[in-house]
Amino acid sequence: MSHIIAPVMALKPSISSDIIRGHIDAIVLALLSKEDMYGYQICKTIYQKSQQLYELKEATLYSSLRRLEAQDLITSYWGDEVQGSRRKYYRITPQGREAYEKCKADWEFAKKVIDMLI
Amino acid sequence: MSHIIAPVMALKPSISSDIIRGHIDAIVLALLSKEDMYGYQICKTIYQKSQQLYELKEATLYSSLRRLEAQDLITSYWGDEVQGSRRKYYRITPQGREAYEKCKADWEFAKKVIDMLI
DNA sequence: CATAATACTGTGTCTGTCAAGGTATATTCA
DNA sequence: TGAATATACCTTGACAGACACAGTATTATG
Repeated sequence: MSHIIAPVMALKPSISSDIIRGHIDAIVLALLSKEDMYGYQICKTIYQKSQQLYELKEATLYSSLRRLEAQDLITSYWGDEVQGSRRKYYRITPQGREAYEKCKADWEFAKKVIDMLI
Repeated sequence: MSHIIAPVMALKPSISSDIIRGHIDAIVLALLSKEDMYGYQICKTIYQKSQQLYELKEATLYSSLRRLEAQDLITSYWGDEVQGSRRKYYRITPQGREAYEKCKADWEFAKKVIDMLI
């Protein structure tokens, strides 16, 4: 993870760990607010929904899920797969929905302020 | 520094360390691209320009300045104050200007992607 | 003359991201 | 058949940025 500002050579914009930081939980809550999902599925869905522009790393997702569950913003349960790998599903809680609304408001706010300054 | 999602009670949006992270250098470069400035002035200017919505902490600013100088994106020189506290001025370099353009592009890119996902 | 504002700096802590590694099952295809 | 790939989960440890806290020195204010 390099925090050094990329050299000018690299013209293609990118999403650094530092820029995405603080948005992972909101992104996960956003998906779970639509339907229950399992971890691997969350990663793949984010990749698709971002039009292949952003790939959430598995380690990052699982640490986010652990954090959200500890805060009671999501709960989890094992799926009943008869074949294939077992799947652990996550469901958003009512508090999770409220936190998600707060995250969205914070994002709109941050966008406004950063746009003022950049 | 709490990374816990704020309780719903706190309705007022806020800019967390994690959301601002990765934008500090860009904000500093933005100011210096207009004119040379000294540290304390940078802090105060950001506070004003953000309409009192964001206050850059001094420790954060100085670590950013050290980082930017180490990357040759800015240079510094002592002002010639005959009275008052000494002031250390910072000036953006040509590489700094290019890096700033990259930062802006990255920000526009990140905004787009996060909006897709949140 | 105490307090606040200006102006700079250093040290140490905290936290989220993620690289790297691991396990196990299912599918593909040469 | 068996090697490779995709699916699906998990852990550990390192790293770097933000910033709380502490400290120094000067000037203005009431």
